[in-house]
Amino acid sequence: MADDAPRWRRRKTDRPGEILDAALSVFAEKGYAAAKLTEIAHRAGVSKAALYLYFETKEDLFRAAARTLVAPNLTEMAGALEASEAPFADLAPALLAGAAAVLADGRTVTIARMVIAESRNFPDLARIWREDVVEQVLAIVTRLVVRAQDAGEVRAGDPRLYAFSLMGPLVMGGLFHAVFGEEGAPDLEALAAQHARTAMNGLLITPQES
Amino acid sequence: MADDAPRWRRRKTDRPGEILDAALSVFAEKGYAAAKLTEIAHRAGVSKAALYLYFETKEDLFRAAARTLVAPNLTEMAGALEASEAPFADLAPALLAGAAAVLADGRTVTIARMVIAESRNFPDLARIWREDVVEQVLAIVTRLVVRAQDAGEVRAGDPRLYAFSLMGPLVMGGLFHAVFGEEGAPDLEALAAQHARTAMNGLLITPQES
DNA sequence: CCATTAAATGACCGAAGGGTCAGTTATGGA
DNA sequence: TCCATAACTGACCCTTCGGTCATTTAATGG
Repeated sequence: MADDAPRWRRRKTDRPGEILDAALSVFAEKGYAAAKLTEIAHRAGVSKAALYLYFETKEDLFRAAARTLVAPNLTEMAGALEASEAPFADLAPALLAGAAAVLADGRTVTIARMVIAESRNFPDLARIWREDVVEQVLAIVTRLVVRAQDAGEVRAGDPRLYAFSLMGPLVMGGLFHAVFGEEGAPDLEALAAQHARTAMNGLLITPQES
Repeated sequence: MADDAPRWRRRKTDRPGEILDAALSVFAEKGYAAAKLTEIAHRAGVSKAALYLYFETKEDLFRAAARTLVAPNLTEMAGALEASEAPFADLAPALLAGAAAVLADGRTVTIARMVIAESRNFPDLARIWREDVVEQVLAIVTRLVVRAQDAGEVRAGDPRLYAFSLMGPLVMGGLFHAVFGEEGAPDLEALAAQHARTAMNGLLITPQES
């Protein structure tokens, strides 16, 4: 039995990232309470005690992991949208389609669900997620609406409520997938497309058909 | 010390209901894992062991409690809506206003959040909630849309996706309240009213202003 | 009024899991 | 090459909490 391979390596710089990845996946799968430190350690390829070299407590680890998923490239998308000269009638459907694509891959929704689940026990986690993700998205949509109202494209009305009107159906659809699975769940792309038409044209068939 | 008052009473018929109430409030507050049987028993004015006279296990108690909030008078509301002869343009806003009122009191949303939180660990709880609540609501709205389409009031399109378009914003608004609190949260009645207008008339200002 | 029953209790058990620590071993520098 | 350091481990501790059981006591009815 040649055992020249060392039993473990010292990798001070890489460990924290690997541990955070492992923690994130376990937390997302099980929720906070049901996530066991032993399993996190196992997935990170490390002993449970090693976790405590990098993080104070389970709660600390949870916060750190949750922070890693915050708003990767949200601000740049905001800039692109704001810079675009396209009319609202083109921009909004594209925005919804993009949102559907993001929600469809499931990762974001899984995390959102975790935040929803733990928001009572970790209020500042909810605060962070809200400030860094939810309010960002709402702000983007709201500004878009305001601009379109100024340009005379969109009716008068509270622009923030309009943002809920636009995003709500997709949020509901994404949550449906995450919570109830695929059975009976709406196709998110189809939902985005039809809702975009609905939001633009309205549900009622007006005498003057488009 | 006159202790003529007995230390406890035998109240076989009332206990289960009181225990379920207590369980419901604790579960809603803390989530499944963080809810302690001791606290449930305490709130029910009973010892922990007494819980086991009426329920097999914590999980059993959880299911029973969750079942108590299921669709109290949902079917009768469905009947009333279905019976109404009013045009869709009047019915839908009333429906949204009613939904806003239900969501605003917070109780339903709190439980919904608990279901979202625990759906991974208790898949059949999610199933029950979906079948008994979510699908009921969606079915009501969907049938309403279909009828309106048949009457030539509403555009062609997938009626179930239309149901998401109609209810999604309110669901999102209700969740916002439950998860993030009141700060920045939309007023649900205002949201219902404006979204009803939006859904009926459309976001875009058509050349022929209403 | 007492005997019987079963509702209710308090003290206990055992498993699970977060957290700790003395000791082991990889590694970089002298 | 070897020493000092600190990254890492395995075994352990201890609290919490779901669940059980022998015992107590409120009610019922003969």
